[in-house]
Amino acid sequence: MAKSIQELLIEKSVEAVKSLYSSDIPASQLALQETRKEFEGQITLVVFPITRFSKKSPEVTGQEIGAYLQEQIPEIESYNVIKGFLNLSFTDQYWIAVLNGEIAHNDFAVFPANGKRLMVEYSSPNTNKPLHLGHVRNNLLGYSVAEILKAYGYDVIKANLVNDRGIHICKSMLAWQKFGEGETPASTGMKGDHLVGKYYVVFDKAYKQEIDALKAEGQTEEEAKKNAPLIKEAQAMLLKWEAGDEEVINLWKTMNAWVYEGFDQTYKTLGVDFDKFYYESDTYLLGKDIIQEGLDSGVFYKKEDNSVWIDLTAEGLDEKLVLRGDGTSVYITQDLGTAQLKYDEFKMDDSIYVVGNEQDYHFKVLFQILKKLGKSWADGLFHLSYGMVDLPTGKMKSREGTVVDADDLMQEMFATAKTRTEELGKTEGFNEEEKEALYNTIGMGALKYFLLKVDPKKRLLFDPNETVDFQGHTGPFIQYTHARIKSVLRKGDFKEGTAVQPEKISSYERDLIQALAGFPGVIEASAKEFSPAQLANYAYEVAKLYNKFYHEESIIKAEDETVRTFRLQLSSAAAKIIAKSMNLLGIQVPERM
RNA sequence: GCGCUCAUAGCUUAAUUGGAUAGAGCAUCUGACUACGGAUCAGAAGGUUAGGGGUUCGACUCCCUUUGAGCGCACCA
Repeated sequence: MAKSIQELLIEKSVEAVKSLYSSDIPASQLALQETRKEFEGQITLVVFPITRFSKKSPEVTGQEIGAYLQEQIPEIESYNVIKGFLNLSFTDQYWIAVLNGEIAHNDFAVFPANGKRLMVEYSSPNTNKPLHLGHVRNNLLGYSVAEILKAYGYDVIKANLVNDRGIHICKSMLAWQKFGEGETPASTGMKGDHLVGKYYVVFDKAYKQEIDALKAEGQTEEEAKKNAPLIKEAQAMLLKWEAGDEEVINLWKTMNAWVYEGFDQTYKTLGVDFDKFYYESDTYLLGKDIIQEGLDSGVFYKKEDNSVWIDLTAEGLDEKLVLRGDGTSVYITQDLGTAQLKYDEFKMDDSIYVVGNEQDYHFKVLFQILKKLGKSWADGLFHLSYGMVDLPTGKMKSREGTVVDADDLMQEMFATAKTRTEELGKTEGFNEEEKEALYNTIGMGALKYFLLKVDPKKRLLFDPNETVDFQGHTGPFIQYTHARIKSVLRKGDFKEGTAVQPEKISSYERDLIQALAGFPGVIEASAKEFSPAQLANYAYEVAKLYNKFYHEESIIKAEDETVRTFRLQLSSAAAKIIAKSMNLLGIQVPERM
């Protein structure tokens, strides 16, 4: 990509300080920002940092730098200084050139491959119940971050570590065996993951009854929880599973297959995908090599009972167990092993774990251990921590049935989109199939935008009764703007590649061009922060500016042919950038709606 | 008890990483469809950025403190 005007301004400002005050100011101290609407100009240089070198008032310094810049950069038409802010105005010709040149250029916002490989691990479901709203946030975040990093030039691998074994899986299996009466997805018409999830709830109910019965016999809560026959059976089943018992393994395979079929469908509707699946049933024994490695190098130590520990108190963390006394793994042992496995397989420079913030401490410890073990790749590990999704009634609990199911939620969104669209009478000219596709596009657009526009680390309040909006700062607003632009382009009979140079442009056109020109910077910022929120808010800003422009300026009806073509050209660029932004968020934009 | 995170208009949120008068949307009120698409636009009202102190040219942002909320502190995953 060509050198941006921002880079040029910084460079020339450094030069100005050198020439006027014979001092070297580090470029990092200079800050540019968009000029606020109420002032004249488009780009503003903050002059306060320079006053240290000029030894003059902010106003005088601003004037002097402004004069220098105007002399050096012909595109600057005028400048003004207000309270230490140097506002620069660029000529119309400059902005027209930006649209015709940079933005129209094929390389615009296309980042070259940076030669780095990166893994994004996300989704990571348990196979004992269907996906819920929390998973939806995780999936959308992971997918979008992966797409943004891809666009930024990384070679990205999307990974999914499936938690397919353990006591919770046995609970579903046992309940199905005892109470299932041979039900299958085919026999019941239920989605496989929902069927298995149903038996997870069945187990929990029966288990609770047993606990109550034991408590009535005088046992304490804790004793009852341990002694209930069902939990003992489940534990026995887990042991059998680990021993490779054929019957248990077959049941496990059958029920997991049901779940995967269900997940595939949900993932497809969500529009997310993966390049690599890891299964915990394959990886749960990993990590012991690393334990030995750490013992040899003295990073770990053994206690009398043979358990292995690491002391992280110097790093402000705790002493942490990494292997049980009987030589079996704990959670972190597996994660150490899996991290090594992933690296051995892909040799990636960076690795992002999209996992909820309740595991912040776990990942701090995990990364710290890998650093202490001297893994060269440990510095590239990052935990993309996101806040829980809460309901107005409080936290979601799958065992208590207070979750918002992912499939149900998406169906509701489609239904709302349908109702809304029909109310507005927008279905003309669509056949049934197109209508369905449109409702899905709009419904998912609303849901995805709603979840992605907020900072990942913030916890999210989701009220299922107040269905996600379709007006204002929403996905459908942006989708609508795109559809409208496309309509204008069709009616205006615009051909891609046409470019004209009008004499002058309106402030609406200038604002829009300036916003479009900022697109590469937004991708870069989103990629560096691992946060789609900035990109989401940007897409909204552009759509909003286009709507203002649309209402204030005649496009197709413009009498001057040059002006008309220029406005169509600007519309086309806006549509492309909106579409690209939304695609990086995993949101489709319709041609018509 | 210890640790981590968060607190912005009635609600949902933004603020270019320390910059100008804290910006949007929803809801409320007012106005604009014989129109290139009204799922839109223009306007009004709504803020002591949880409270207090500090750092400096300048603080929603950094430091200290109080309050409130969430999460974590398993030889569970």
